[in-house]
Amino acid sequence: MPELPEVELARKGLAKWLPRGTKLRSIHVQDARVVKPSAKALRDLEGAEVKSVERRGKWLRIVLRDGRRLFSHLGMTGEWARVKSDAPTERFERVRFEVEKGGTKNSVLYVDARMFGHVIAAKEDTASWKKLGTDPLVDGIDVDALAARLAKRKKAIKEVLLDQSLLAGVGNILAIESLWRAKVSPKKRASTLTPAQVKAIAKGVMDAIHATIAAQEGERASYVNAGGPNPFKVYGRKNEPCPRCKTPIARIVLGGRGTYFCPHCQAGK
DNA sequence: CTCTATGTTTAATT
DNA sequence: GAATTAAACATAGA
Repeated sequence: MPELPEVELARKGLAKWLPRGTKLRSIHVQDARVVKPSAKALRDLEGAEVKSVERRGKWLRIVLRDGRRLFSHLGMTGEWARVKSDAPTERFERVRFEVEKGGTKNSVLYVDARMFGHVIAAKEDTASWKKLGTDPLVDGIDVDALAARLAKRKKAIKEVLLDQSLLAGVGNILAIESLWRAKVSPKKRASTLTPAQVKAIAKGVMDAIHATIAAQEGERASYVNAGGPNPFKVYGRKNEPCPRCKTPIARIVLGGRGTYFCPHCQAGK
């Protein structure tokens, strides 16, 4: 469930389940492949107390009272869940934290089918965390700064938007939706964008984020291909009419990823 | 069986 | 050396 809006939803859940002062009583690693640097290093956090739960881009950071940290990246299919402490192991459960606050016990699970995600124990901020660029929700987007950085990039704007050191948290769907909102072709070279287009893209990113968060009403995140209706404007809508001009939506591959856009509204290159 | 999938890193090629 | 591209990771569902 992994772009900025979904990770933000995960942060809200964890913040509620792990309020300041929550103790990590025991940690059970079901599959060590998602744990770094090792299962033992993660278990060493047993007994620690939660101080805060934060998000930057697609990364989650749980800061503990003693200064140590727990990082989480959801990869493609990761999610966090809370269950009763005696609940049976779930199908794709990879790590289980038995937690306690004020005498109340619960289990907080990291669940991940494809296991592209990670749960990391660290003493300080990781390189991945420190490299992250501006987070649209945490920091807001400075249009002039964004324009200055895009001016140096020759690649297609859609590929550049996926660079986490630029705008942290923008993934394949957000990039696609933002460019449609901005009426900019995903193939357009970043350095050739006009100031007005950069401004439109910044607004498109913010609007797309808020639109997805607004669609999250319920507890479960919006998996496009997981039964529910597709909440997006053009993502996953090949050959469907563009919501603005009715031209059939096209699908191309950019940077190895499926890219949807309206050949009419987002004309040019 | 084939194709695609909300991500990131790394090896190979240009 | 820089930039671009493909592959790899592991699994599910259409």
